[in-house]
Amino acid sequence: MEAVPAIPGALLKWLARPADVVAPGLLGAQLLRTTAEGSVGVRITEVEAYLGESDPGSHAFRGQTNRNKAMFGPAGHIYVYFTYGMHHCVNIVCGHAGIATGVLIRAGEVTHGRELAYRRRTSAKNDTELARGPGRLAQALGLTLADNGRAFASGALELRLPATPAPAAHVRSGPRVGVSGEGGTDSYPWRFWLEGEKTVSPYRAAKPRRRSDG
DNA sequence: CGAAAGATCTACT
DNA sequence: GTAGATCTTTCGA
Repeated sequence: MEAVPAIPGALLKWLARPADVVAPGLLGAQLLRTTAEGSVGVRITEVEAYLGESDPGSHAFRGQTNRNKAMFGPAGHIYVYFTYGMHHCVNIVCGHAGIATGVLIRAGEVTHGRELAYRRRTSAKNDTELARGPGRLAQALGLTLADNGRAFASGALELRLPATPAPAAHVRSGPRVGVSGEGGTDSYPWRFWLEGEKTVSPYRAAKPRRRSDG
């Protein structure tokens, strides 16, 4: 019986802060996912912070539900949710148990296991499209609802922080993508990305969707 | 039970 | 670059 490795203490401590503080530090970090199929790793280029129950853009805004309970857990885990009937999105849970703060990983550059990533992302025409966007990134890494609540505790899922933080001049911030009705929070720059990266998803203002009969 | 969902794909200009 | 269709889960009533 193998012992389950604990979440590295330094990483846990680093993550146990509000998401808007953690988020810019995740730029340039490596996220690695290993399954029986192999390993895929991405270098994170774009993130968004979600600040918890007081944040109207957060899934946690209306309190804890069965879906978002992973966000209410301790730092060092991922919160994976399914949306639009097709896509998975990955968040890194920050803060402390009971505080629903986390960072949505919006985009990255595939740096390891490119071949496997292409097999999972059959529609990708080039390396840039492998993990450009939160749904694509989750698919490239092979993360699904089955991985909701998974810890950075074993070789199956690892987070490696950059040796040196991204230089401030290289980090940009702005309003979040696809979050409508933010009210007074729309002026908060809770989206962070690395300037000049091809893998950063293009900004799209939140638009009301019409049903197909309309 | 009905409506909405942290987006992506494909087709067309 | 822009526009429209898409699917299943999840939540609240």
